[in-house]
Amino acid sequence: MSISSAASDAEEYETFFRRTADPLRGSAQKMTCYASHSYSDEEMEEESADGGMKQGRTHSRTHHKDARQSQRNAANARERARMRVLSKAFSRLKTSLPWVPADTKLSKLDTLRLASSYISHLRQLLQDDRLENSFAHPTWPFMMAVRSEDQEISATVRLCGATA
DNA sequence: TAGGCCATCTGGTCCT
DNA sequence: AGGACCAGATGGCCTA
Repeated sequence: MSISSAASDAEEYETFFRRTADPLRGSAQKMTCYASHSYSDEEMEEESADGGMKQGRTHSRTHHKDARQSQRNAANARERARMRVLSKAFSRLKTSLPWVPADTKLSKLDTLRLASSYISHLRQLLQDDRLENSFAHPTWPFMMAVRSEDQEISATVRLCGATA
């Protein structure tokens, strides 16, 4: 997971949201009963209690109701998009874990835990490496830029070998 | 069938 | 005011 991939997540979110400007179009397979009653019981009661109200006021009320409903739907669509980005980020994080086969079923919590321990492991490797080489290294994140790709790969291979 | 996980909805809070 | 973020609630799916 890199800065650039994080940026692409944000982009993805932008494009997705533009695509789903129509709040109901974005809803995936999990549309539940919620959408049909987004008003509280009190509001419903209030709505039915004043049946003798003049037509104009009733009309403006229903208009207000519609406005709120569509605002809610839009918010729901944004939330879905946001969570989708989050899920994609999780699966990307999962694929960046070297000892996890692509088809492994891993929960978000597991992914987080494994990533955390992987980071600890890499940190340990870097620390050992620094002890071996007496010359000065710039500190992180600059250190990552100057490390050769070979070194990173060999570290990954060592890690895979150790844990597989 | 219970429990874990996930996607979604929703209302509240914070930020721009 | 509107959007982003968050946490709680809920229902569906899957597996032991």
